[in-house]
Amino acid sequence: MPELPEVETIKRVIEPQIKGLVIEKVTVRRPEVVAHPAADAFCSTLTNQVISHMERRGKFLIIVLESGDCIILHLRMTGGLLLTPTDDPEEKHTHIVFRLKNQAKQAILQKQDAPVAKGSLELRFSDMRRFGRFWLIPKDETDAYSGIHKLGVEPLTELVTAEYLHTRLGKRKKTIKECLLDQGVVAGIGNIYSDEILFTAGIHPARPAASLNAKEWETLAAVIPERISYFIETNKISAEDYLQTKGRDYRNTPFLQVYGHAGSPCPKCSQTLCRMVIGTRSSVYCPVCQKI
DNA sequence: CCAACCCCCTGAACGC
DNA sequence: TGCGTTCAGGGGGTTG
Repeated sequence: MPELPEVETIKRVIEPQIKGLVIEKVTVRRPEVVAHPAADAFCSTLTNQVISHMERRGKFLIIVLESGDCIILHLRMTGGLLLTPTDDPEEKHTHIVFRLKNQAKQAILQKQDAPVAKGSLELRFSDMRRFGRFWLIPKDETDAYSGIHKLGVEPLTELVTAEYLHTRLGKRKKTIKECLLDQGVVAGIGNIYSDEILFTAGIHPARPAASLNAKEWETLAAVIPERISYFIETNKISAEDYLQTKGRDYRNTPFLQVYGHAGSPCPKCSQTLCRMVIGTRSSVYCPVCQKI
């Protein structure tokens, strides 16, 4: 399901709620979801560790522990994270459950003689298609497993420049659309946002990357961060709404201009939007605004 | 290096 | 109604 804007949204919803919490217990129902190390080592190493903060790199999420150990996860197509009260019924296809407790808060409440803190929380990973993966990388150990080390530049940094794009892609015979999906060049762009970016840039998705001119590389370098941050903004959701919709419905598809709109009028020129398959991926574009 | 296939898995939508 | 096919926003691998 998620591309960079969705992963960032999940991070922004979950991170403030789990900071400082203690992992009381980890349950892995589908061992294959833990890519490294073995599931039992994954569980035992994480037990009693304190969550420091979260990070995002491309479409990866990283839960950093106070020990320096890192939980890395990739949601792939249908993975989702939900922070819920332990008593809430579980989502279907829940494969990993982290039971969390707020040690500090409970200690303070006890000192103040306040009512006992309510039941513990769980961070649950559900994934219908089971493509999502977890890695646990101990502090000081090199992560040669998850693939994060192969990622290209982050789209929201000044590293996305016309010069960078031209250097990395200027000689590729592949289509520009396939190049945008290459996580080793710019990290985090998936099928939806590559279509949206190319529409905004006015570049046909099937153009060979090598055919783009200097002005078009400039346009792309500007449009990539602009579109990505725009969609992060439109995906904004409160923690309450996120939980209520089970972490599923936060994506603001109404803001998409071309993806999913083949056959509808182009928002710029009203010409009918076309669909074509590029590198096995469905692609939507405007035949007038995006000339081949 | 590349293209062209294969795999992973479930469920929704569609055609007959 | 049922059954088969195709497709879905993510990756990785092998072969020639």
